[in-house]
Amino acid sequence: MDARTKILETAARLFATHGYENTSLSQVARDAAVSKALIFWHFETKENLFRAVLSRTVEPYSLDLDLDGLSETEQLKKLIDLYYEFVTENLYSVRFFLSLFLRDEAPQSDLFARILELYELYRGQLREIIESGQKNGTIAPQIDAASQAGLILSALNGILVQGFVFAGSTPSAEALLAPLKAALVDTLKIQ
Amino acid sequence: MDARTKILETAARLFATHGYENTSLSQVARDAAVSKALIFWHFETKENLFRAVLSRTVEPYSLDLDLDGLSETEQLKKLIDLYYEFVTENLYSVRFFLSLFLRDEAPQSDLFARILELYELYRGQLREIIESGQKNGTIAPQIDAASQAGLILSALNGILVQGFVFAGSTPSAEALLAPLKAALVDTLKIQ
DNA sequence: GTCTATATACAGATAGAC
DNA sequence: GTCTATCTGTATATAGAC
Repeated sequence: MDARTKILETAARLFATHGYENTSLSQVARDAAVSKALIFWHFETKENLFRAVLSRTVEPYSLDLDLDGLSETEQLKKLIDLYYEFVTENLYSVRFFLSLFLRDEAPQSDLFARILELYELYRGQLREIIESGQKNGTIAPQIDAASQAGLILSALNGILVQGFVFAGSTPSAEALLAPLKAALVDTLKIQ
Repeated sequence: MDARTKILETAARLFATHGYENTSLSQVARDAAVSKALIFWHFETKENLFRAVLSRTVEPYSLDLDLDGLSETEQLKKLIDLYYEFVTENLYSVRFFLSLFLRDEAPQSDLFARILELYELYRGQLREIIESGQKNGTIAPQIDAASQAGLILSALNGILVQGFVFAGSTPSAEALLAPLKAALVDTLKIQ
């Protein structure tokens, strides 16, 4: 692996673990086994390095769906599973981004706009599926699709955050997925 | 106000806004209009100051319930409202504590143990109410009380976190409370 | 209790050899 | 591209006057 990549990977790990301000370039240099000067040669400033790291981190973020042949409630459940998988597969970075948002350290940039956009896209999908089910009579019409989509997503986020914070003590995140589907998806069905 | 208190309040605000590492004692001294040396005279180290700040912050955290004369589902809804009120009233510190947990910056201390304890206490309450309702036949017996309590709490946390991150864009936190109660409490009732 | 002045360490960043 | 040596600022912390 070339030095530039080594720096990026090391910085990604340290930023995600300790945050931006709490990670020194001396530490990145030490862990990556290069000189500090080399970091500046490649990235010019610490902030540029940070942006490069974020860029690489977000790059694989995507949402591609294959919901063919499923009923609306099955589609919703599939989306819930996909979201859960996505977060667990990107645990460190999701956790990191969340902490950036919480501390208002998220720079206003295309990257963060893209993350929010992806999130909105996901919520929009949930909503459309519910509305589609209401049109063809498989989902109760009195439900407010936007609220229900927001609620499902909030519950999912809450489960994941709870997993971040209380690793072990509370019911595990995975164990709450089934009750989530039962309470927030199955109850939508028209019997 | 005496200088010590002034330092504590200033530090509390800065720590909560910028985090521990990102807040310098020079800045605390400047904002509190005292010398840096005075901070050290009162608190000896930066970390001690931090602990003192956390201590003062958590001190008013408590949970006192008055659920007399309410049905089980009404009790659950009341608890949801109380939790929501508690978090919104302590928005900055809750947000701060969450970011500490996310970054593994939470020192293992009585304070953090107390926060987790309070949280467990709340979840235990939800669970007991559900079990009580199952015993007297007002809540469906096939529900797993522990899971349902965890799910309600997760959904609540998710709603609040969503409020932290997306102030404005998504459905407001408050708007999701009613759907939450409808989906996770009212559906428990035996018709 | 509160201050000014200072010690010491380490941060981000640059200069210049190779 | 990569290094060593160094600059400059600022961090935590201390010494000692008042």
